[in-house]
Amino acid sequence: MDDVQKKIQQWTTVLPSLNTQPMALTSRLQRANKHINDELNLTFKQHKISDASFDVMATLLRSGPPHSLSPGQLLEQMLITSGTMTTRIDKLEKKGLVKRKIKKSDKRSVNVALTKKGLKLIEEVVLEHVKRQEKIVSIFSEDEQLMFINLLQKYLHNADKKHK
Amino acid sequence: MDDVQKKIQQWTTVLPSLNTQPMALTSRLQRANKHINDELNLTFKQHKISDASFDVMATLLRSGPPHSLSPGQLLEQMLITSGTMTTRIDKLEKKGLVKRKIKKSDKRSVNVALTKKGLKLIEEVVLEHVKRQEKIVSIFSEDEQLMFINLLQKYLHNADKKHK
DNA sequence: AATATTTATCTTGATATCAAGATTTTAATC
DNA sequence: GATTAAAATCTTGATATCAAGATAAATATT
Repeated sequence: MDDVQKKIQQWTTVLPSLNTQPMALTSRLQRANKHINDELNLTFKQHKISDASFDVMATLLRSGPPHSLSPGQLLEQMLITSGTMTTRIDKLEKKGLVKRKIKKSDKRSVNVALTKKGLKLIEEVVLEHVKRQEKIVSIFSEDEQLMFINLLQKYLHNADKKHK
Repeated sequence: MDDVQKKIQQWTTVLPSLNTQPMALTSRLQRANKHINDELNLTFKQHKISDASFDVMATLLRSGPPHSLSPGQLLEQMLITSGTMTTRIDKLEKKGLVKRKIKKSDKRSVNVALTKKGLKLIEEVVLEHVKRQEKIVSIFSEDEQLMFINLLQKYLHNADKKHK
């Protein structure tokens, strides 16, 4: 019996009328998510970066050459506030992994670009990151993976609609 | 096309050799988890408590009368450090929702118990919380819910084994 | 052209968390 | 019984985040 099952049994004892099936799903999703994040963070730790730093650098890498986006463009692809973005860029800049440059065309805005050092690092980390992801999902058969992805897609599609 | 699909396409363009299926799963799991948490937090906000406070109070409630556990026992059921637990209890105590009492049998340890005010509040919030959970999972059919739970269970079971 | 509005980023103050170590009490060993 | 080790909780210092508002530049309106 897993931790979530224990929790559900406690609820059933104390409040038998409670519908615990939703919790069986959401609590396990939270647990699984935390476990996966912990696993993925191992790679980042090995390279002395945070998941936050990885996110920003990976976003720059996959945007293709010249690996340069504005804070606003980075924000679009990340579920964080603008203040957090500023802090993330500050930290990466201090480590020499990205470089800010004010846009000539619009002096309100800046380009955030990977430095050579940053590019080299993120190219390396991304490969290890994907390897670790592969290991994580490898406990599922191909069919299970597709089923899982479908369920998540269905949820996100529905969630998106509500939000817009 | 959802955000994750866009991200995957970018990777495929920049690094065609990358195996993006694991990311299709893990990234969506992260997104879905965040969305669910955001939804659940709406209930907590309405009652001016944090998810952290809810976790502690709900754990005390489902432990049954006298709704009293030590910080260590609370820790067992939560994936946080002892320092964080101290802060959580401090905050709840300041709001008069729980009360610390030093154990007579072991002066190192304390009992953390729901106050009357805390009990009344958490009994109310739990019901709304479950209602919201029901709404969240209601986009899935009964079969889909069971399938989803099975996949998550399989993952957690496997993760547990590795850890021990 | 002057003023108001919008946009892009950054700043500030507050909160939650962690890792590592300090403190106090209990249990184990000599 | 004195000393050492272990256990339970708390403290400290650092980091990451958010919400709300500040700042500066570009655009729209009059």
